[in-house]
Amino acid sequence: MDTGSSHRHLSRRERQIMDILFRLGRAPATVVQEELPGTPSLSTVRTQLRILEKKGHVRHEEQGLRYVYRPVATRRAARRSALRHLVGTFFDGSAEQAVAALLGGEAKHLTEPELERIAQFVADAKAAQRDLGQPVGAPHGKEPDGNGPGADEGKP
Amino acid sequence: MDTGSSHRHLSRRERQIMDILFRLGRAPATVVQEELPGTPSLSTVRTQLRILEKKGHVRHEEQGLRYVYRPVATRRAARRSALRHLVGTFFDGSAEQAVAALLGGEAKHLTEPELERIAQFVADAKAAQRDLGQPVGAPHGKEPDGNGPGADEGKP
DNA sequence: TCGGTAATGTTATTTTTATAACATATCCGC
DNA sequence: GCGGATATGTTATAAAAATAACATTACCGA
Repeated sequence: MDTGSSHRHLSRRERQIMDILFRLGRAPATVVQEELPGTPSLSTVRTQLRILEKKGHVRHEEQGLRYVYRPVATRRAARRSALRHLVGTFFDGSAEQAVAALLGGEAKHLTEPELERIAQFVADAKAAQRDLGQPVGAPHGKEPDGNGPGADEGKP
Repeated sequence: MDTGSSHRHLSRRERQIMDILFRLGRAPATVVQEELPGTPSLSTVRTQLRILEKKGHVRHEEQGLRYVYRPVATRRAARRSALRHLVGTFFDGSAEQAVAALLGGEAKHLTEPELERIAQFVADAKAAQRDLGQPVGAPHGKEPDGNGPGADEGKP
């Protein structure tokens, strides 16, 4: 049941930091500091980032003088794991229930065009369901993929 | 941005325990112990439960001799908070993207009848969108609600 | 009722986490 | 090149969390 590398094993602060990095894609210590609740000192944040790096959860790249940190795991993988855990914990393992909750506005209300696109997703999923194994290609415009808002996977 | 009582402030073990309780609805310390990774002693688990209770996150009811613990927050509220956080962290705040990921099988593959019902949800949501403010009543059969798998809210 | 069993309550200890001071190095403008 | 600003590296300390031993209480059956 455990994906192995999940957030569940991280400490409180570590998770908070990882969440920030997954949200932003990548960030220097100063930004992480700003985003963290409780106003920890920069020194503190840097220490934690270094520990996270030693543990293999983040890595840094030197951008000019400063370090910019990013998660090691892809956003997609982390998302997948988080989604599974959430569905398992709060929706009895039922993705359907989770979708229903989202559509019901439990996270944020959906606009009409969004609903329109989702209807298309459903149609696609049905199609994929029918001819099992036959990939659907890319029938809809916007794959919810990528590795973060501004987070390029490779090097720029 | 912070709902206030979220899991984000809990320690690692505390979160693990809360997750178990949200998943199961309610459980005695022995069960929580079994579900926890790392085989902590029963004494340890009970101590943590008592701390969680003191902090107001869980409460217990005496069932005959033993204590059965359950979360104080409703499953719905916790779910909502978790969903928001997840969407914010991994989907750029877009519920649409989250739905797409679920439909795409990132959590678990959906069956055809499930997809059928979801299509209905979408239709309902669209309807609700059109006449804003006008509640849709309960057009579809299965509200993803309740307070847990076997967790009755009141007494059995 | 006496003793064993199965709870819970209390308290202590170890380990981990969170925090930050202090030292060192690098760039940049003057 | 010098001084300040801005980084990073190292190491220490305080606080919190995780763990569990030990004590106590309540039930239950022989």
